[in-house]
Amino acid sequence: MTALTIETPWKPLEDRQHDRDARKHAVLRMAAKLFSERGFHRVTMKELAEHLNITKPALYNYFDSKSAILTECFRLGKAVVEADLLERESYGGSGLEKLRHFVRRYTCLGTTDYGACMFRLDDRELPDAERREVRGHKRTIDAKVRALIREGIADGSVLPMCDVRLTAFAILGALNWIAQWYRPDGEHTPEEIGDEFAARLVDGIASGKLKRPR
Amino acid sequence: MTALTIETPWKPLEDRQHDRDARKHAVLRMAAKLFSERGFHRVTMKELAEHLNITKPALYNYFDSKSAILTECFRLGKAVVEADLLERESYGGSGLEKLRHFVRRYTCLGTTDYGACMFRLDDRELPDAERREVRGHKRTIDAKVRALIREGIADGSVLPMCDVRLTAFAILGALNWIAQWYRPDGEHTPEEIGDEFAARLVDGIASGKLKRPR
Amino acid sequence: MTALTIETPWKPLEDRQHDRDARKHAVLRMAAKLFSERGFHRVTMKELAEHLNITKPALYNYFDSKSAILTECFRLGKAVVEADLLERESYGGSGLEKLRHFVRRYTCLGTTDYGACMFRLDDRELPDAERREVRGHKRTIDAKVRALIREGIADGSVLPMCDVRLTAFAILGALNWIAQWYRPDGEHTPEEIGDEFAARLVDGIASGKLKRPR
Amino acid sequence: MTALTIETPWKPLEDRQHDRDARKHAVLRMAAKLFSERGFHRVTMKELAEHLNITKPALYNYFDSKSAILTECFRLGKAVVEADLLERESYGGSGLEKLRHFVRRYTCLGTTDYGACMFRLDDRELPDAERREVRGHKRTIDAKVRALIREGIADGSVLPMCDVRLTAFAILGALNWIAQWYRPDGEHTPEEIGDEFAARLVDGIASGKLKRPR
DNA sequence: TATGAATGAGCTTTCATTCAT
DNA sequence: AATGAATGAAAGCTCATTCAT
Repeated sequence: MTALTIETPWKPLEDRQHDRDARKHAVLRMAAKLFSERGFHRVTMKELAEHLNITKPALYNYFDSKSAILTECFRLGKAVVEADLLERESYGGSGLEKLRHFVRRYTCLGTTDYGACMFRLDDRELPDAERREVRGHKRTIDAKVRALIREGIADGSVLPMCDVRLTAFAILGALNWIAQWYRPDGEHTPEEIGDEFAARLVDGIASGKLKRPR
Repeated sequence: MTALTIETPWKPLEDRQHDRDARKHAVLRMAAKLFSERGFHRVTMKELAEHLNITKPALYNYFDSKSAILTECFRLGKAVVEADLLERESYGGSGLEKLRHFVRRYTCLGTTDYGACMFRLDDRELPDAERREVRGHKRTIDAKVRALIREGIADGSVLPMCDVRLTAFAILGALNWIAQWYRPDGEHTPEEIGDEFAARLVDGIASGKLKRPR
Repeated sequence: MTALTIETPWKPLEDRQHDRDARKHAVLRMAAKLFSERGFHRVTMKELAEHLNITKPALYNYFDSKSAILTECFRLGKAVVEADLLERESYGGSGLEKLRHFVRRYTCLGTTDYGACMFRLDDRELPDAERREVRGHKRTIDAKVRALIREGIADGSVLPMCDVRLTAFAILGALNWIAQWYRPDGEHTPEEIGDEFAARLVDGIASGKLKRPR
Repeated sequence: MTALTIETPWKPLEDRQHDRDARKHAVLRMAAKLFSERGFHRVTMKELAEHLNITKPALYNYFDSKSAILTECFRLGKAVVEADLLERESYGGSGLEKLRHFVRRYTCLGTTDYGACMFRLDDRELPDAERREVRGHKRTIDAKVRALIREGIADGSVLPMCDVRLTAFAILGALNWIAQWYRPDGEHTPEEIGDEFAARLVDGIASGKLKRPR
């Protein structure tokens, strides 16, 4: 800092972009937390703003509407799921093993803010366009789980007599419910919950023909 | 009904009472349906009234407030659960069998209007007093399921290594989720769903030491 | 009551008229009490009806509207005042003595249900026609008090320098206020209050030229 | 203000605060006027807003509720009374003189918007917490007047035979009534009224042992 | 970019009154 | 004469969103 340097109030463009993104994510993190704790429609924009130490209209610099925030939260959760599914795909393994992996990972997701927000999100809160997006994703997840079960039946790792659709619902119901009761200060870590849920929900449909891990 | 009977314009008192009750229940049935389809806070009193072909304030002849309607719906669902739990208690059987019965019955409940309303009800919608009532009931159900699991472990019908609390959450999550996806015109009857869910959620924790039915 | 007498369900016409009047008065008494205790607009027709062990619409057999009940209460209070004023007129006495009498009697009126209702009545509650009636009466009272003061000044019983209008307001203000604080179980009887008020409000303007009673 | 001064578009912070306060007081002034003219419960938020050329919800930027507005009006009137009482306390003088002063000042208060609003305010309009505050203040005034009378009796300036409680009621009744009849365009100034009321209400209980002013 | 202020649309609830019986 | 039911009109209040600055 010499006499020659003059401080300019305008930061370089990329810095500003970075700041903006950082603030956007701060909003999203807080929103995800509040939405999943108190329910989307019970969280007012004022409340959200106050938790962030800004004012209500400032939020509209970053997002077009309240539901846009929710949709964005949802997209972040969704990205994690998709990355996971994709990653596992490349690993190989039987249908049963993939299913077990899915349950473990999905469980952990339900214990994060974005995950909980996604799981607890009632898509009826959203305007048409955004609702379609969310529904589409939910159907994808559904389809994925069913596909894994079918794969397991096909490769003999899963009991053939179980109803694919209902089994998928049972698994997803148990998983989605996690966000309702999980507390970070509870007696189990997310990983422990994942293991137990994998055991409860997946091992019960194992054919037993393939060796079980652990 | 002969020529001698004279029609009186005054309905007997019990008929009037009956009418009133009938109307009250019509309100409750419609409310349960709408609440579970569209979510409590998105259903306005105007909308509910219009579905019943009456005007908004007419609803207040039968109920004190919107949340009182929700609470009453909840109580009707709750009454069914409690009757069931009580009844089964008297039958005897191993913990596992009782649990299986519970899953089957609870599944059917989730496919009724009142049941769906109860399962999907977010108690944060309710004022304090009513919220306490609802929470109390939910805890009772939780406790009941855990008790059945423990009973099964004690009598040897349930695998001893499963975590009671997490297992109960898995079962209740799958059950509560039913109201989210069940459609009366779907491909399974409530009973079929009940059987499949009992198999998926309960048989997986059977010790195998006791004979399984079916 | 012999075998020959047959009870008819229709009472003689005058009896029915009497019954009707009795019921009307029961309504008025209760209304006056409630209106002055809790304020006209805070008393609902339902509440009034319940205090009388009848139903809301039954009230409309006796009165056209809520404000008609209030107006009628007012008329009953007014009748007492007018009878009093008239009666005293015929007795004679100085202006001061008449004024003293007025204060004593008006005080007692403020401790009755109809009186309190009249004193506390806010004529802005009433529809136009009825409001005019009430205002007219209030102006009459005002005028009467002023006339008595003037009479007293004329006959030398009242100090000549006091402002007629303001003195009348002071007296009526103190009197009307009674209904706000008087409780039947309080430490003074209406008569004691009347005497004290007569002393405080009237004796202060006595010229002293005429003998004071007591 | 020279050629060099450049107008800044940003008002200093204190100006903004000032604006807000000014608007708040505009609301209060208008509310006090309307409330005392037409009665609290007959003035709707819509009406108040329209008189101020804003919309209904805009009022909620400044006040939490309708009753909060009334309470605030009351507090402003109350502040004047308390300042007065305190001030006079320090002047000294006999009980009678203090009482005379109180009557004069309180009379003037009744002729202002806030004062009239305070005097005419029926505390039964208010929710519990606020009602308690208002009642507390009213009791304070009562107690003050009684204390002054007692002081006067003690120092010999007031006739000993007058009933303290009833005398206080008479004085306060006359004073509170002022707001019901006073019109700014009437024939007396507030000061004239104050003098007359002091004469009518206070001089009548003077013992005459101490020299009277005027 | 951020804010104070404002708004439109909508909510639940209340209540005097009417009507069919 | 009396009732249960219904209703129109309006109230207070909330909140996402916009706008001028």
